[in-house]
Amino acid sequence: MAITIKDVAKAAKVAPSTVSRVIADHPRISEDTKKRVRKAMKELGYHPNVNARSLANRSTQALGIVMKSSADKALQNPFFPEVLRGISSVAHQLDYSLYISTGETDEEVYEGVQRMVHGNRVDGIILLYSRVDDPVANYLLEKDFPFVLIGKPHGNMDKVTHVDNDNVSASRDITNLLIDEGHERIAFIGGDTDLVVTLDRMQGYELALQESELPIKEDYYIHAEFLKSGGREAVHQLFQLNEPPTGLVIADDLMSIGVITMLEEFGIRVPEDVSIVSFNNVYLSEITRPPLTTIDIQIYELGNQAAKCVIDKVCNKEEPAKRIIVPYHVMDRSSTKDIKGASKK
Amino acid sequence: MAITIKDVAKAAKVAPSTVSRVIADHPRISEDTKKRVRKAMKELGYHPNVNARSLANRSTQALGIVMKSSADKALQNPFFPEVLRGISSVAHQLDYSLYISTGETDEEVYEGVQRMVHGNRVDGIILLYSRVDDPVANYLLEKDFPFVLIGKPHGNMDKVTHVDNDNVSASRDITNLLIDEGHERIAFIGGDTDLVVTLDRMQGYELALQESELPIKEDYYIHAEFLKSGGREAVHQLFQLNEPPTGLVIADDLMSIGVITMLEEFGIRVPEDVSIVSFNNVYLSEITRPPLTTIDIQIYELGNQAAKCVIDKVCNKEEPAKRIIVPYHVMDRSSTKDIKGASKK
DNA sequence: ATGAAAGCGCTAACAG
DNA sequence: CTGTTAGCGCTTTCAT
Repeated sequence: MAITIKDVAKAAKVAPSTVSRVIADHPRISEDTKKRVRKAMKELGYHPNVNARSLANRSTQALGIVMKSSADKALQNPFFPEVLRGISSVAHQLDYSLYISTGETDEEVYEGVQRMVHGNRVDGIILLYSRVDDPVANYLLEKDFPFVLIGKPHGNMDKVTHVDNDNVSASRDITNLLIDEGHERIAFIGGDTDLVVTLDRMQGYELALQESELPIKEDYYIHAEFLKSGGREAVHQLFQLNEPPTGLVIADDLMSIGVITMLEEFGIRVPEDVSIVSFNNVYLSEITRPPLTTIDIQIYELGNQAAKCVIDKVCNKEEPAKRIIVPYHVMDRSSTKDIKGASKK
Repeated sequence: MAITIKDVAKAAKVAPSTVSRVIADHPRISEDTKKRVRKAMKELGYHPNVNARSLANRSTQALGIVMKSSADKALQNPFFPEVLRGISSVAHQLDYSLYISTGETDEEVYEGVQRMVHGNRVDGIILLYSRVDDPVANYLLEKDFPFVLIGKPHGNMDKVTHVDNDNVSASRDITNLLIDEGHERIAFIGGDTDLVVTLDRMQGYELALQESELPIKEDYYIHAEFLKSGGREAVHQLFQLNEPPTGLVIADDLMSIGVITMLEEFGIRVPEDVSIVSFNNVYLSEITRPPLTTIDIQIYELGNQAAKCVIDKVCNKEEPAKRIIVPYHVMDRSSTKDIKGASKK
C-alpha cells in the first residue's frame, strides 16, 4: 500500500486536512507547519493519488487528445507528433497530463471520446482534425464539454473554440506564387474531401485562379485516397490531357513526395517539367529532392495554442468561444520553376 | 452532478452493490435483475466514474506510453504513430486507455513517469525506446512496476520484458545484401549511440564485414546528430576519402532520405554511384526516389505485442519476464545496385 | 491557523 | 443471489 496523506499527517503531527492544505499551498497555513509537512512528505516519499483527488474535486488535470481513426494511412503523417509536441509543452508547464484516444474506426474513436467524457477521465479535449459533420464535435458541443478544435469547424463557427490557419488565404498565396512564375495550367491534388482543411485549400486555389482570370477546369482536380491504388492512375491521366498542367497545388507535403516519385516514373521531372507547391512544412520537406516549396503552418504553435485554449475553457466554463488564427509562412524552396523566362534561383 | 450508481440502484430497485456487480458481469446475479439494471443504466444514461472505480480498486485500466524527450527531432519519425496504432489496437480491445508522457527534456520525461506511477494514473507502462543506462527503466525496475520495453534492454536482460527485432541479425542480412552485390567498401551511418538499437545494428554490420573478411575501417562510421549542422560535412568527408564507400548501411529510413539528398547535391547518385540500405520500412520508404531497400521491422506488430505483454504483466504481477522477437523482412527495393556485373532489376 | 468529520462514486468483504 | 457496511485517498465545510 502506497503512502498516504495520513501517514504524512502522522509524521508531521498535524491533521490530514492540514496536509491537504499544504499541498494546495493554502494561504492560511503558517510557514512553519508548511515547512514541517513538506519535510515529512519528502522523507516519506509521498505522492498524491490523483484518482482520490479527482474524485474529491471532480477535476482530473488531464486533457484528452483525439485524432482521426488510424485506419487512415495519413496517420503516419508527421503532423501528429509535431502538434503533440506543441500540446505537451504547455500541458507539462501547467501540470496537465495527456490522454490519447485512438481507434481503428470512426466508431471506435467516438466510443473512446464518450468514455473520456463520461468516465471523467479528462477535463477537456483537443480535436486534432475538423471534418464535415463530425459526430464527435457535435457530441461534445451538445454535452457542453470543454473542447477545442484544431482546424476550422464545419458548422457552429462561433460556438466552438478553434485554432486554425487561414488556409484559404494560404492556398491563394501559394497558388499565386505559381501564377506569378508564369503558370497558367495549374491542377489541384487534394486529400480527403471530408476534411474542412481540404475544402479551404481548394477554395483558396480557386480564388487565386479566378483573380487571375485563369480557367478552372474539372479535369484539374484529383482527390482523396489517391495514394492508394488508383492514385497513380489518376495522376497519370492528368498528364495525358491535351493541356497537361505545368503547376500542381498539393494538399500536403507527404502527398507531394508521393506525387513527385510517380511523376518521375512517368518521365516528368520536378521542377523542370512541372512545378509543385504544397502545405505543412514538415521536417521532411526540407530534406527531399527537390526541397519543397510549401506553406509553413506552424504545427507546433497550433498545438500550443490549442492546449492553452482548452485549459482556459476548463478553468472557466464561461470562457467565450474563441478563434485563433496562427499565421503561416511561405517557404519558397526549389520545387517550382519560373516559366516566364528567367530560370529560378 | 452526473448520474451515479445509486441512482441506477434506486431506479432498478436494487442495492448499489448489485449494480456494481452487474457492471462487472458477476456470475452470481440472476439474468433477470441484470436485465433490469442494464435497462435502468440505459435509460438514465449512466456511465461509471473511472476515478471512483480506480480508487476503490487500485486499478486504472490505463497504460502509460513513454517516448524519448521530444527535443529530439527524431520524434517526427513516423515510427511513433505506427507503434501507437499497434498499441492502441489491443488497448482498445481490452478496454484500456492510453496515457502519454511527454517532455522536452529527459528530466521532464522522468518526472512524467514518476507522476504516472506514484499518482496511480496507469497500471503499466510501455517504453518506446531503449537507451543505455536509462534512468526511467531503472526506476521502474526498482519500483517493480509493470512495464515492457520496445527494443533490447541495455542491462538486466532477463529481468525486463521486452519486445524487439533481432537487430544484429537484420543488420547482418542487409549488409550481406550489399556484399552479395559485390560491395566491399561499406560505411555505416548510425543514429544516437545512446540507443541500444544503434549499437545492435552497428554490430550486425561489423559481423557481416568480418564474415566476409572485409576490413572494418574507422573512417567508415558516421554517427548521431548528423542531420543537424555538421552532418553534411561528415557525409561529404566520407566521399572525399581515398577509397570512398560504394555502399551505405544507414540506421533509419528517414536518415536515408536525408543522406540521399545530400549526396545528390555532391553529385553522387543513388543507386548508380552508391548503394543504400536502411531500416524500419516506414510508409515513406516506398514513395521516395529511389524506393528504399530496407528492413521491415513490423512496427505495428511491435506495438501490438508490447501492449499484450504489459497487460499480461498487469493482470499477473508474477508473470515472468519475457522476450519477444518480432521477425523482420528484407524489403529489396531499388536503392542498391549490383556492382559485380549484371546491373540490377 | 488548524482539527474533525462528511462525502466524492465505486468496490469488496461479510452477511444472510 | 442480493443487501449492508466499510473503506479507497483526498478535499472541504464547519467548528474551534
